[in-house]
Amino acid sequence: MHQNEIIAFNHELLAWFQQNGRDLPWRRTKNPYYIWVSEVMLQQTQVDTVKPYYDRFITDFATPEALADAPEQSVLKMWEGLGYYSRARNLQQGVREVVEKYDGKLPDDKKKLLELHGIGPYTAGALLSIAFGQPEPAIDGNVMRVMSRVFMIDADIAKAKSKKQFEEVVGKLIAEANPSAFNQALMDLGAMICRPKRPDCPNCPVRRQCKAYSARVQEKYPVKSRPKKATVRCYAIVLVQDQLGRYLIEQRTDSGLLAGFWQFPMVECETNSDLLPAAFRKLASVERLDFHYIHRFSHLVWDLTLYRVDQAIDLPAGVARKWVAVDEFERYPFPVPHLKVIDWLKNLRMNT
DNA sequence: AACACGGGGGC
DNA sequence: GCCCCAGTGTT
Repeated sequence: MHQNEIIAFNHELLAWFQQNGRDLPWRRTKNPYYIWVSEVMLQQTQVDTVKPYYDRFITDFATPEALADAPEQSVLKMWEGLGYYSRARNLQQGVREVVEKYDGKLPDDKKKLLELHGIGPYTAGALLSIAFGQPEPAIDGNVMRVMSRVFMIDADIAKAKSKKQFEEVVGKLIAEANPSAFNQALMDLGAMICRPKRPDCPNCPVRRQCKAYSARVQEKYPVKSRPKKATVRCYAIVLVQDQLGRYLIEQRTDSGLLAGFWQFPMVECETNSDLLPAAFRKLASVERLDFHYIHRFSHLVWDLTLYRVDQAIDLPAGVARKWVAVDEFERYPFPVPHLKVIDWLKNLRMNT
């Protein structure tokens, strides 16, 4: 792209953004900590999903010190349902580092930002441009899609090494005068116009600079290889009550999938089998309940069936467990599939 | 470089 | 159903 085209691209993009850019809660603040929170929540998560979480989060954890001092469980509870919970743990760890090392003030230095836990190339670029006005690219899937079309870049955006190409082109394009608006304009363009399917090219402010549009091949971009298929795991979810009517729940380990979350005990079953789980076979009373739920993670599928048993079955040792009343579930972070179980239980109670 | 890591929404 | 999404940490 020639210099005059670069200037035109910037001009058209920023003019469009001024007219059509979204009014988002985290665009109404200059507080780098709030912008940081929003950027972490927005990783792999869409704007409309994030909004209510963001509002609650900055209300309850209004300062870096407040988040640093909070129990991890309360942070996970706040993040409950948003997914990718390591983001929440990493954010809190990063914030604790900022409180320790930088007196609670986010550094405006790329190297220092990248040293913080939970801040990678994207978030560092977003913070440097949006919070600190520095001309740094912030390359995400959105920006890669836009640039793959504008420049007809054939690199597979699913591959890590492809990002370098996109950094280079954005680095040449980025508006030195207003990098914050530039990066956010690209994000809005990607979300509103340059969508994955059926991009709205006739309304695109930079269609005249877009190679794919000129060649009418915009739907061929971006090039992205398919991820491998998710594996399926079958579980029995165990409902067991004590004499006070409380339910047994357990805490997942502090690493791996849904680390630190609470759940009803889960026993893995044979896949594609109607056989009762082996752990249940010697019990006097086992009732299969009218609750079956398929939960899809990106890399894994849970096939869940709910059972009520009359006594605690043999469960693995070394796991934290508690008897908890239905009214007290809200104190604990649960993964969504187990929130569905809680909903089911509450409906059951209402109808009986 | 590949993999692990959640959940919701669009069509 | 399948694909998408404002990525980072670990190995």
